[in-house]
Amino acid sequence: MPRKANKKAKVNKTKKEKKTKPFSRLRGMKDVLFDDYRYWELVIKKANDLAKIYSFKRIETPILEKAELYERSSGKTSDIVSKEMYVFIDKNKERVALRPEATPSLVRAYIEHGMFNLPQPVKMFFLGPLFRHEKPQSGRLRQHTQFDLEMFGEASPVADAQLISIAYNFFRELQIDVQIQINSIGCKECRGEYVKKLLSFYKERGKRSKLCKDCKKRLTKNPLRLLDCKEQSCIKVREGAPQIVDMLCEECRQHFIRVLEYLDELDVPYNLNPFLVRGLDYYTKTVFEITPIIDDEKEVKRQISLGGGGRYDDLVEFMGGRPTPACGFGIGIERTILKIKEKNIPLETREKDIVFVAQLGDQARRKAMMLFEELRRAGFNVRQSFTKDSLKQQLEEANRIGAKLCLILGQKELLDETILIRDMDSGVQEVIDYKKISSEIEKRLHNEKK
RNA sequence: GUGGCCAUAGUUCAAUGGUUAGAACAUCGGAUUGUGGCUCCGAUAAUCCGGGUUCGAUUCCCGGUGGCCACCCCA
Repeated sequence: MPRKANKKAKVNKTKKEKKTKPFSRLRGMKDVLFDDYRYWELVIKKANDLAKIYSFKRIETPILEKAELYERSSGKTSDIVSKEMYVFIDKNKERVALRPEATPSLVRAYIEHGMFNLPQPVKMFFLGPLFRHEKPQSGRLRQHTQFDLEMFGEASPVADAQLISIAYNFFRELQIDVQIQINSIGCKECRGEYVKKLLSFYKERGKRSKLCKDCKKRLTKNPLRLLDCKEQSCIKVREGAPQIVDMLCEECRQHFIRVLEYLDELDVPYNLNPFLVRGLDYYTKTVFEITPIIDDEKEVKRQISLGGGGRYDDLVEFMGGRPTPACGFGIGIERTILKIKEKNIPLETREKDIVFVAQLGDQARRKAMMLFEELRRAGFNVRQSFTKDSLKQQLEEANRIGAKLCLILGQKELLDETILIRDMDSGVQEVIDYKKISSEIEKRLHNEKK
């Protein structure tokens, strides 16, 4: 009986308070709000500048592609494709995917637009969102943004080294300390030899039983990935395993050595990591990852990578193009911003020389709106809030945005053909001739700079 | 995908099995109808969702959702 009464009360309550439920974002998706966007501008500017200097041209490709594109290029067994890709059937019953990485689309574009007819190498710059259905945490989103550079039609180790050096400079110039992890996984031929040897190593007595579940699968599906398993028991088994750098064919060995030599000369610090193999099928020869250098030793283990890439000499042909050597890398914008925030690197200070135009009364407002346009065209950094009626609110706004000067136009000034000019720092204001506005502003801004 | 911790105004944080869930910052209004910053006064604004235990749940329990962290993997 009392319970019933309670339920009734509850129903009434919910009826009374029933509001439309506010919508919320999808999990793992982030809005970039005003303050955050200042970091984006900083990072994107750096990306743009570097790309331009090194002659990479921007390209944009659709976010939606055939699912098969990624299955073929990145490999059906790769984690990105098998576990994380957003795949669905569209209205034409086509299997489509939200792009989980940039390279396959860029390879597709290179082939589809016959870019082998352009002067080689073709250097591309990509900046856009990628989608992976991961379990989100900080630095891991379901939609993230990558800055990608890819170079097609260049087999020289100079290309590898240059890309790595660009990536390195990107971070260094944003004042983020990073380290390059680098390895070579050889070409079809020498990797084939190596995998055979690796497998025979793992077939030695009792080793298989010590491996984790995933590694047992890797034995048949993707043996190279045995090398970078983080499972303790697997790491133990791995000791004494043959290393691929020792088994590279002459061409691959020379290539790798030269990449390292160039890096030495460019003063790019790197760390040879024989266990770095990366999770995508298409890599050949050079592979690398960029990780932050962390002061706190306890944290060393959980360093997330800020970027990665490598060479993929067989992919263009494999995807139906002419044989074309290529290499590239991607950098995570959100993770980069996270690092910048961690380091408390100060952002650029407030805008300079803001002139605020304030008005009182409708007549004055009309004239002020015209004045605003004139000043804007004359190149002044003007601001306004013409929707506000009270002068108090307008000055408040001027103060908030850090205006240097405020022009005040009211009925009185309208009749006298004058205007008030107020210095926002000192609070001193003067009546000046309306016709002399420009020169008076100029004078005051100029004085300030001295 | 697996495991751990968590969920209160816009934000950061309080409090409580029982009258009205409290503060700071932010926002809006006023003190000041033609003058911002400082001050004072006031207002708006929250217990994630669903179920259970209970006379009574925001508090305890279960489930969901979301967040953080670790792992897997990656940017």
